Amino acid sequence: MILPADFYHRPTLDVARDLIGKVLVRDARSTRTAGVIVEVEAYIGEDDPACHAAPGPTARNAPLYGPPGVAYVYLNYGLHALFNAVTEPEGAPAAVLIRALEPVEGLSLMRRRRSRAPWRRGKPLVPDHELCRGPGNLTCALGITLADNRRRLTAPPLSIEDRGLTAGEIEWSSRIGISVGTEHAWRCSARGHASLSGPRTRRGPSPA
DNA sequence: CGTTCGATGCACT
DNA sequence: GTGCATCGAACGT
Repeated sequence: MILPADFYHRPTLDVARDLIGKVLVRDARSTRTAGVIVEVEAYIGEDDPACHAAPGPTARNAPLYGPPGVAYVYLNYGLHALFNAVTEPEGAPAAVLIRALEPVEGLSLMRRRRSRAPWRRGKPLVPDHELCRGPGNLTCALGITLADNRRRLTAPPLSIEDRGLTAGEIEWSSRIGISVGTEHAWRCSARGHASLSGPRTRRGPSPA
């Protein structure tokens, strides 16, 4: 079942927590890619210095002030489209950034898209658990672009579904990749998941 | 193991 | 002109 707009019409931290375990689905013509959301971050209001709404309304951040259940997609570092779901009532600028997915549909297409990135050309194939690890990587894998900005998330070709999956153990931590607003533990993730972004998780047995 | 840095485009000052 | 809600390779220790 596709999440209705009301799902997003709530406090952003609640939406962030509830998005863990939901499925982001990209449906274009004959191609379909999807992944289970395992890592998100909340960006809440003009008082949050890391939120794009911090400077007040501008041309870029307009979707944050709009109705909930809409995509806010912007270009970061000139290279990466980053995907957010707008939350809270209209007029309250806030969103949840999707940072990582566990790929579940269209893995070969994801791998093709990821391999086509300039810095990936001629490199070994991307392992499954890295296909959607990181906010820039998952938009690449799902083919989400700036053209999806302001798109409603309540119908194809871009939507988030509840498939009744159990989210596992949920963990809150500091948001990463930002220089301000790190005092808020507004990053929410499925603990220990292989697709989490950020510093590489320690592999193998820890020394006794 | 850790830190640095280039690629690359656009909104904002 | 400056600074990013990044990525991953290249370096230093």
